[in-house]
Amino acid sequence: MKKSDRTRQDILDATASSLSTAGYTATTVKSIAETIGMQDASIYYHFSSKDELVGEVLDIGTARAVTAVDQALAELPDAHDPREALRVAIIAHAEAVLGGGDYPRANVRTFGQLPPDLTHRHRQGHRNYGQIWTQLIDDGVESGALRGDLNRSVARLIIIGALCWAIEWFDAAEEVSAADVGEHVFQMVVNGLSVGEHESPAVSV
Amino acid sequence: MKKSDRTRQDILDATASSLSTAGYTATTVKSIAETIGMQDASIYYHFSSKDELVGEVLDIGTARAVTAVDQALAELPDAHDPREALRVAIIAHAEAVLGGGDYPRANVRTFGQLPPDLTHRHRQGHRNYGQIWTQLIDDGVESGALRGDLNRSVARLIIIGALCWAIEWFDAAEEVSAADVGEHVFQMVVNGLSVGEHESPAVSV
DNA sequence: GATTAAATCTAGTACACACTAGAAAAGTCA
DNA sequence: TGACTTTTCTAGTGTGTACTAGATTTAATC
Repeated sequence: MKKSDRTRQDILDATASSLSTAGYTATTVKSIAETIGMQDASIYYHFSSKDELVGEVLDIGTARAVTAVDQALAELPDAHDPREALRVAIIAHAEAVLGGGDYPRANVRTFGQLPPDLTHRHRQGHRNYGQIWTQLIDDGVESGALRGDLNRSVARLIIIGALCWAIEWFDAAEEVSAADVGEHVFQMVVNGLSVGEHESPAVSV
Repeated sequence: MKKSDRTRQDILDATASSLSTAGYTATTVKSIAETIGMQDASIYYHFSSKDELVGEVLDIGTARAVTAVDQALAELPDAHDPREALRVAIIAHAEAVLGGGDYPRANVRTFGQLPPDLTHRHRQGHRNYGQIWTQLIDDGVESGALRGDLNRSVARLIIIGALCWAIEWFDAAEEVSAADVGEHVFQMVVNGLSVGEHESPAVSV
């Protein structure tokens, strides 16, 4: 039972890596097999289809992102500014998707490239993830820290969108880190670009 | 010379429509031909390859988005707040990509799904487009209206990203319009979500 | 060491895809 | 109408894909 588990993990890792860089279509069963030094047919001993394999990778990716954000929020002091919670969550997301492993990256990267079945499965995971953000924004508005005159659902999607799209241009080799991107999103979306009474901006890259 | 031009246009339109909803891979030469009631082979009388056809659609999409933003900016009064320029540009972009025709939508939607050659061509167009936004932000910072402590390039990419990702969730059937989305992005990114001294927020959906 | 089970391979199928060659049809204009 | 050009079609090729069947090897167990 040992060998199988390890090979299975290798297949998942190779798939996540390929999805995150090459996308869904260019990730072929053959290319996955080649990466780990197998024949393509051998993959089917471990997974019944390409889409089952891809689906499992996506599920892992969602789970990791959720865990990263949950964990960051759990480390906050009991009494905290709702804005700080938003900041922590944004940075955790940025680090998970941009700096983290291949799984969350695969998740975001292949969004919009998947066949209908997988899109559906994917969307369900995203819906759960969205719940976390809805809660954060609701808390902020209800405590009076955040404006209540904007559509909260739209606001949530804009924040997540800014973060997700970053995967298209973010380059780990550049001097801007994943956390920097998160900090920028927070500064813009919460404090705004407009010149005003912002207490000591935290970033200046 | 008439018939050919018209058929050519039909092919381009069908391709833009398919790209904007189904994506690059699912947009096959055969499906395009079927949409306009032709045989797939006939497409090759008008275009030498699928990618040449797709490339032309993408070029048109970029051009339309650029035109929309340029035009909106041109209609501003001579002396205007740089923030207002940003607002007008953001809303014009949102309307072009979300509410506009299939071409700009195809452009954004297929980003990240294209084969290397097309990606390269695509990126060049996006670079030119980015120039407009760089200018807008530079103007704002230099006039003192926008904060100068953030990385301007990152700020630009975050704004464009929030707008581009909206295509993944925006639904024209819902009560939130494309312009509403633009207004939300502006409000968040320029004024910020934080409660403060914002003069009469313009949107409340 | 023999027997069984697990894991991988070889060799193939069927299908969808972009694309080609040349015949047929449709349109143009004297 | 007839000669010519433009446009479309029929019929195919070659390639890459996911996936299958059955033989073969590797590992585990008694």
